[in-house]
Amino acid sequence: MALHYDEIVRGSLAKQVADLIRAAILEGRLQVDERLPTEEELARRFGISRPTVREALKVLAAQNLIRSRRGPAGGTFVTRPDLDAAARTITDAATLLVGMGRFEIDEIVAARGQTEALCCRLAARNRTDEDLDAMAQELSLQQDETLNDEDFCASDVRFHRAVVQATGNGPLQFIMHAMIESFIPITNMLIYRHHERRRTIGAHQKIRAAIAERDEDTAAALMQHHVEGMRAVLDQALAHRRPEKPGGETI
Amino acid sequence: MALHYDEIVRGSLAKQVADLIRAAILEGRLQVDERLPTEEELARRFGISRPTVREALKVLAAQNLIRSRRGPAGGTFVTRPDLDAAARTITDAATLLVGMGRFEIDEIVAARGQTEALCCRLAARNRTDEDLDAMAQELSLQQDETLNDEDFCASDVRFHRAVVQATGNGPLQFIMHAMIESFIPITNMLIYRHHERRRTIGAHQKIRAAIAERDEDTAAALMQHHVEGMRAVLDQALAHRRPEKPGGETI
DNA sequence: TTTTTATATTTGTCAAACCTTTTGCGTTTT
DNA sequence: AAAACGCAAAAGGTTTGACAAATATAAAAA
Repeated sequence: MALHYDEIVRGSLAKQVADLIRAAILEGRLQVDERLPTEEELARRFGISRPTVREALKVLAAQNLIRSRRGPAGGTFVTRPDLDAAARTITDAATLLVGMGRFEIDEIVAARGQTEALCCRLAARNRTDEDLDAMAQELSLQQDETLNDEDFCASDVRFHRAVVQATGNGPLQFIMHAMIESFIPITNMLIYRHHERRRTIGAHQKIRAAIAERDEDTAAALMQHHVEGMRAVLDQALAHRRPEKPGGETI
Repeated sequence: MALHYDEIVRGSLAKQVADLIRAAILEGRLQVDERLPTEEELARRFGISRPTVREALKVLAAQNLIRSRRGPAGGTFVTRPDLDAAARTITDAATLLVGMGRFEIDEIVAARGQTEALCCRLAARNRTDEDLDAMAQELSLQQDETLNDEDFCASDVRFHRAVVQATGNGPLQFIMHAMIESFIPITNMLIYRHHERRRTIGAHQKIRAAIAERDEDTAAALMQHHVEGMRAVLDQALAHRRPEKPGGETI
């Protein structure tokens, strides 16, 4: 009687149901925007209770696979895969890893320098005038001396995103989203005094100019130098900052 | 009386609670492996019912932020950010987008060609002997003529991952994981007849040799050519394959 | 001392109801 | 006839209270 006792129960009922519905969506048995049965009906069909069904649906909703609305025309619907939502998901995952110190600063800087340099090359090839305008808009914003640090950093992020956007490559934009959104905030935490800003803006301007001229090599070299140039000042800044354990009221 | 009407209610109670706990974890107010109060206690503190608390916890569990165990020493614990779990998350998100046809084949091939070529450069710089061994192991596996298509594809994926691994860069490995795991299955769906296999193996061998010699340029060029060479055969294969709507029993 | 048993604790599940939002229809009013 | 209003039904959102299952710890028995 040496049968396999695994696979008989793969976890909680909610997990099993979530897996079943997820599989149905991924395999196309549930079309986009199709409406699932009501929670009560699902509970009846799976032979479980409604709270358990709801736990399963919450998991799927957290993965951006379904959405729910109330009312007679409401219900649970299969969500069209959304680039922004997916990007947010991976950004959150990456941000968590970075925030918890799973990566070395050197690694992050190197990865950003290399991948963004690559994006510069492709941007120089494929950029449109609109892409250049988007970069120019952030550059003019960054000129504003009265901008506070937070807004300056946000504009910096948008500039780097504009470069990625200019590549015109969806999959690349997708993964670079995680790179930029999750790694830049760490690198931008303490720097940006006034003369730092001037240097950053100068680098951005030269990068944009090279992309405008479709000069791949120059654009890539500039970007890599720009990103990796932040390492020294970053090391110095982080050395001063000992993260004390926050004692705020917890849950 | 022109006040802002947003922010009054940000969503369901479960979502609000999930956001609160998530913020507590991300801000470090809840340490890794720290135990949260029991579900009953959380319900009391937030002034909501236990099923609602459970819905919130399920969302966080789906995001790999917490885990739960039963029993006296059980409870809900903050999960240490896990590279594999995070990689699986972003791979799932990317796979969904690819599977739903949100990206063009050309885009995918171009993105893979460029990024993997970049990885080849870094691999040539930083590879260890263990990395070369890992590639060699897959190569010898791929020589086996009796290997079925599924196993051959799996080995192919592992070879590409070995190249990424050889870069020694954690953040890069993280995002390339999504690239390789989610995009390769699509590209590998219909090809790999015998003479295709020989060509693939030959390319792999040359790539590994170039990485072994620390010849960046050659390795990168070989990889890019290898990946982008699949475009023609892929276009042809996909032209024959009209995805009919599966009529299997739905939920 | 080792093994077994009991017990307390905590998550997992269930059942039945009530609340809130949304929609659509029917009525009333203009 | 058209617009405004109001009501009722449908569906998700929430509550209450209970029971089931797992599991670590302590107690009891061998």
